[in-house]
Amino acid sequence: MEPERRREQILKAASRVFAQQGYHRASVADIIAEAKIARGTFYLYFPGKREIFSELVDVFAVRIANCLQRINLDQGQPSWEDQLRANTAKLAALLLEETELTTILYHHGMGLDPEFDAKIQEFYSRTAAAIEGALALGQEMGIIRKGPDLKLAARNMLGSIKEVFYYLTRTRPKSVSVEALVEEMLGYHLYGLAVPPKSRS
Amino acid sequence: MEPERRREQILKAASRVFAQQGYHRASVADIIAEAKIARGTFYLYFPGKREIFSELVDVFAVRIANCLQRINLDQGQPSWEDQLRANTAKLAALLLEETELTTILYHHGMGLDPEFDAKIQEFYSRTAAAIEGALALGQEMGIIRKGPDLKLAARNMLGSIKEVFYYLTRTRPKSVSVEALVEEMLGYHLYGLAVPPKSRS
Amino acid sequence: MEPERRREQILKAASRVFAQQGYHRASVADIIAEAKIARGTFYLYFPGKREIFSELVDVFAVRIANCLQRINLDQGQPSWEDQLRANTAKLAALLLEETELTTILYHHGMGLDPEFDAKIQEFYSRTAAAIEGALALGQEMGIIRKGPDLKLAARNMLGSIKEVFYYLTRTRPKSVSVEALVEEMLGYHLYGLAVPPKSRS
Amino acid sequence: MEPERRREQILKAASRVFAQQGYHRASVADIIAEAKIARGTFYLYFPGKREIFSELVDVFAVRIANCLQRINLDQGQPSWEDQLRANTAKLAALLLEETELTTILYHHGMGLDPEFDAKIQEFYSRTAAAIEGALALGQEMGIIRKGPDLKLAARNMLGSIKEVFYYLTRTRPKSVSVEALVEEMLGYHLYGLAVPPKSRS
DNA sequence: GATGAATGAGATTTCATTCAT
DNA sequence: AATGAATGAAATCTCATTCAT
Repeated sequence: MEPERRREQILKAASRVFAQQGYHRASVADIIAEAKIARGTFYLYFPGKREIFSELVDVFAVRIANCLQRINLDQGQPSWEDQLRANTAKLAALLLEETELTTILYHHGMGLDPEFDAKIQEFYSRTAAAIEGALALGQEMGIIRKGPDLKLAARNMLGSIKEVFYYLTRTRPKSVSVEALVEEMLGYHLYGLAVPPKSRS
Repeated sequence: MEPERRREQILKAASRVFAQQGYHRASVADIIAEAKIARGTFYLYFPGKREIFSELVDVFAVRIANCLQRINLDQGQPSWEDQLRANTAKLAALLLEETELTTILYHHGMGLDPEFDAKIQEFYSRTAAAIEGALALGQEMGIIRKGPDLKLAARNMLGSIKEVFYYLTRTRPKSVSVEALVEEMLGYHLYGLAVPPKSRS
Repeated sequence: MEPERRREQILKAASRVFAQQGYHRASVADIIAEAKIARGTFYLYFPGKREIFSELVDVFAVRIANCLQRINLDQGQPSWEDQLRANTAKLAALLLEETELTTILYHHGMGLDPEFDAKIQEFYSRTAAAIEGALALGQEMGIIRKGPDLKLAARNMLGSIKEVFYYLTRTRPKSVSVEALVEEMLGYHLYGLAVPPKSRS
Repeated sequence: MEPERRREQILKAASRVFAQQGYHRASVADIIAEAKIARGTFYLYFPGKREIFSELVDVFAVRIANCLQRINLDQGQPSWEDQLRANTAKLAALLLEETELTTILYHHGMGLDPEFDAKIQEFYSRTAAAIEGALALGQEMGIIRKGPDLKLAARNMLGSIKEVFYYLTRTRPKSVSVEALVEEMLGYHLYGLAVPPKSRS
């Protein structure tokens, strides 16, 4: 088999194994069994278990980051809301598509070694910072309230997203349309759960 | 030393070690070094590494569950909002106090073996269900909007809480008052981030 | 068993195994089989195969170096010849006693990794330098000829010693008395093989 | 490429690699990289790593043996001394020319497997026996002293030669003339290092 | 003739747990 | 109650060799 495809095959097998068992419970033996290759073949393509795991996570982190385009308020660009909606939709589509990788990143992504943990923390920190930046822009636009601590708000939003998509990934409701999900999420974070004050009276 | 206190000493040491290194990186050698006991002594008090970890998590899970009292709408009880506020405050106080256990539960709590993972999932599912129940009551009271999918809303809230407290645990801003934090969280989840419609016009 | 004795036991077993099979052919499995201990026990006492080998060689190198006392021409000391004879006798006694270590050092001591090889080369270089120094003193005393290149002479002598003792170690002629051997060696290096010119005529 | 030259190319590459790294540290990967051939090609020309190493050593051993012509006392032949000198000169020229092979034979030649080790021992034993034979002839001629044990003397000489040429190979003093070296060596072994008795008085 | 992807036996090392003292 | 030396199953990784193309 051509190296390129063999590499992909092994990565895919590893993705399945790690998603199911987590990093520590998974052994290289499991991966090569899943990929139906010999032990040595694995080490022909990857330096070791840690590295193939790291590659899966790194590549996926980049794909996620690519979903989250920096919001641009220049003229001729879509509105702040539409850009936010587009980002959310792309992210949702990716996470729901790649359920294995979502599981790996959210669930099994830590506890390897200090450097790797730091890398993941760093990824989430950058994501939180991006969210915070977007919210600050929203404040400038008069769309986002001035009250909330934006650092905390960004973590709130990040945590919600992590939990919700991990939850959806586990309970696989095939029926969920990405569009409806996006509206649900945006509605939650923008308007909260309370009945709006004006409607109450 | 009396058995009871020795047990506590070992649990505390294990808590420190697991919080710092995570389940897999932590070794029994680390725990006994931290507790300053001999190897055999450890096994006099606990059946093994898995079990002491499990005990730490289980006990903490119960303490968390105890923070979250079922909301009671009977006459003579505090209002729905006050009960929600009280629950949140108790939870916040606990999680900020027990930073090691918070780290362990949130960060290192998975990847041991299928049963243990299932137990943790179960804990979060029960917590999400409790939140969902509280929200349903809020809907009955006319406080919570009818629109949102409450299962998803509960997960949103759960994810936020996990992420925010883990974040606070790592970045330890001593200055944060529990009261302010509770208001921030409730404000986020009840009212969202958007400028309220009435204020916009 | 007390750690001290267990350590000695493992060192002795390793010495036998390395002498018989050489570093590369010997496996840790061989050593633990010889020592009749479990796999883990080995690693309780030594960091690994390389390190136990290194310790055997290092300790033996020190014992050898201790045989070769710097020659001292101060008054009241034995004569140059007697000091040389004493050094040679001590060395011969050690090498014939420790046949396993002699085999290891001479025969299997190289090819591990660059640093280890360098260490052994260094040991031999220091030994050659010591011999050279002794010969230079002999020249001052008028005992050693002025003609020969002393660096080369030292290597000649070093090579002879290595080969002869390795040879004796393999062919174990129990009958060889150390005294006779020392005289034979000194005779060789001091007077050579040729019939002395004066006797020829 | 014609098979014959390809074979030589691989042998030369292997010689460089083995000389530098020794048998065990050198991998087939190193050899094919040095020879710039594919992995499979190597196995078209040689049965394996052991065998190519063996061939290098065997061929070199024959070349060495060819330097050491049996000393012939028949009439019309050069004198015993001249034959000895000629043998030594040929050997010195060869060893100084083929520094890689000298290194391999002396330094990395053992520890493969029992048969190979035995073969090398055998080679040295035959060489020692040849030296012993030459010395015995020298005794008959009245040139060599009667005292020394000739077996030991042969080993002394053999060890000297091994060490000196290995030493010269490592420290590559380009200036050394073969002639001077031969005289130095013969002088050492025939006359030793001591000031001759007649000169002392 | 040449290639290089694939193989798998075998080596090292770790660490949770046991048990004699 | 406490100790800590001993255990061995299980995991990772290497590399000489094979073989389909």
